[in-house]
Amino acid sequence: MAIAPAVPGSRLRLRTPEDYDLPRDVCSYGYFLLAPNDWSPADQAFRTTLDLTTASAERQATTVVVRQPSGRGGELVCRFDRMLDRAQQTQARARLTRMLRLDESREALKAFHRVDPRWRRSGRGRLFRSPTMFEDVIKTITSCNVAWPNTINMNERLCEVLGSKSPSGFHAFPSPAKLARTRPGTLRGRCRVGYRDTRIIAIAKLFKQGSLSENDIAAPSRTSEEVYKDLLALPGVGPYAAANIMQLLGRYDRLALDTESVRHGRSTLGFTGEPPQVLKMLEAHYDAFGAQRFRSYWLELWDDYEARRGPAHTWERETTGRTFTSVQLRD
DNA sequence: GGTAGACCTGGACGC
DNA sequence: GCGTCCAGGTCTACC
Repeated sequence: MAIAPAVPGSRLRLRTPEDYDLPRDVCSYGYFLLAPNDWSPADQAFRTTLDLTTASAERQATTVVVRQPSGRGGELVCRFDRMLDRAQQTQARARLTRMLRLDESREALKAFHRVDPRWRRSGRGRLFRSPTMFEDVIKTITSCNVAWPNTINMNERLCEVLGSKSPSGFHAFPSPAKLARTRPGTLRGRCRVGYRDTRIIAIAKLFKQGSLSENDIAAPSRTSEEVYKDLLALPGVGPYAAANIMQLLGRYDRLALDTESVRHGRSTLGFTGEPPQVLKMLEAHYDAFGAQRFRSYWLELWDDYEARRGPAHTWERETTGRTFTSVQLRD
């Protein structure tokens, strides 16, 4: 990909935790391969497009390229394709911090590595996510009941059809307001989301109205059980999706188990039996990792993908990025 | 509480 | 090129 923005604009510097490693920490969860995100293996740089609001309440899409010139622990240099005002700079910092998990300190990771020392040497533990909870929820819904290449297609189309365009010509992920006023037929016909159309619109309306927000649903005072129950009540969100959204919110005490998990249980852990039995074995197996169980499970699975396909920071979105899952490997 | 079938897309496969 | 089958998680109706 052409990673550099075609149009010059603002430049921001972001401080990182002392062990932060951009290639390792971006290429740690499949969403780094979903539009509007892109990773350049050649440049070891991350590009995305954000929808930011100016001080005068105007929405503008801007494409940003993030690099870590001095390597692990060094600051991130973010080049945008338009000049950002102060309000936009504040939003951009907050959104990049969320995506890249810059707010997860080295001490927080050490707590995980004490529970599961297998990842201490590599330093793994930060899992990439979206700039907003809304985008994480919609991306999770587009990953349900489909093969991974179809999830890639849905996110590309959502951005191309409904996302604002940056000066460089890339599209941001559509906002809750935009999706809330989109007709089901448009989502189904042009974005190819199928029966997810009305569920996506219903969730967009909840975010737009403010009746669903990350601050409220995931407040630190709330128990994981409370968060899980609230997520399960959302249209299109079942046990898998709710557990996955929880890990994206930074709560790792539930396993998001799907057919990939069953394959992993059989092929790597040697479990046998029908899927329900294998799922029970997986729950029992990862019980030992307590509040960190999802991360232990996920890094094991990710490690397996990388053993087969090479380090994720070498994957091209259009080739390995489409075919790294077990179902693709099996085929 | 457990189970069966519909939902929808895209890819594989057979003809 | 066309038709059929299948995988994938959620939801609803039914027992």
